[in-house]
Amino acid sequence: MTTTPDGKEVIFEQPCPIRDVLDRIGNQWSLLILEALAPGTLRFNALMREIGDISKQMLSRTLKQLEQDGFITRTLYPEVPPRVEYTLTPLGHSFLEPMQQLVDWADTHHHAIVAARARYQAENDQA
Amino acid sequence: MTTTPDGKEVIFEQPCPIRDVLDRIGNQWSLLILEALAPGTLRFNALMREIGDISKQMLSRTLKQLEQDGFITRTLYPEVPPRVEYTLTPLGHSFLEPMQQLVDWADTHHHAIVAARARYQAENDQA
DNA sequence: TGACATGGTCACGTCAATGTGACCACTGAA
DNA sequence: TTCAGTGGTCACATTGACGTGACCATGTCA
Repeated sequence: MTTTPDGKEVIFEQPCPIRDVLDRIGNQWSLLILEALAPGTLRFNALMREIGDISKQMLSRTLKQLEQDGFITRTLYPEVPPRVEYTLTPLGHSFLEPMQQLVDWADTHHHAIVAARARYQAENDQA
Repeated sequence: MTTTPDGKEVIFEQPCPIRDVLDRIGNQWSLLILEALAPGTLRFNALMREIGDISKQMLSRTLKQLEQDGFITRTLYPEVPPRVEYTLTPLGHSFLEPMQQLVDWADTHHHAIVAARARYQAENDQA
């Protein structure tokens, strides 16, 4: 992402698709939001309560990115007070499938990673 | 990661395994290095040439992290000039399997993401 | 004598990601 | 009248990721 001389934002296609995806999903909140939306539609403040320790700012920004990339849709009901609903798109749902494999792998092998770190540290402490 | 009063580094287990994994793999170089090592063992400078635009600094740092987490092993042969070989561990290999699913998903759906961005931008340009 | 290759480390600067708190427009309830 | 809730935005500070270039010890080759 960069800007043209007139100040508009231009989003360039990354050369490598997986980099593109990891850049979005690798951040602190995207995955949490997608998984919170997996069971169904939620409103802004409901998402905040669901996730717990996210600020309005970060929730708003991250939702905008996810909407931009087509993972979720944002629906504004012009009532008073306004109601805004966020829902996973089919693209968003389809993404969660391979992602779930990775989550499962992480759950399964997390102990091995922690053990490796402990071993590494033990080896380098004696020095 | 934080430090104890005596200055030693302590690596805490993340509460959420997938966060832990994404924090490591989400960075710019880890995945590239793992995939470069997938076919077999490589030496430091061979890795640099393979990846192309990585600096010594970042390669060294990232390799150290990956070794720490048990994804790769580092073998030093005390010859002159020294020879250092990096190899995927079974853990590293097993990680690449679910990761490959995600890479495939990214390849398949990348066009949809790019299209969604274009659509989003078009909708917000008229405003 | 000096250049070169190996596998790094160190000091430093930059930039994007993230967090904090204030503010906003609207309206129904107390 | 004032307070709370809804769904945000804005300005600011901090932190960590990342990049650049210098430097190092060793030995071999020219």
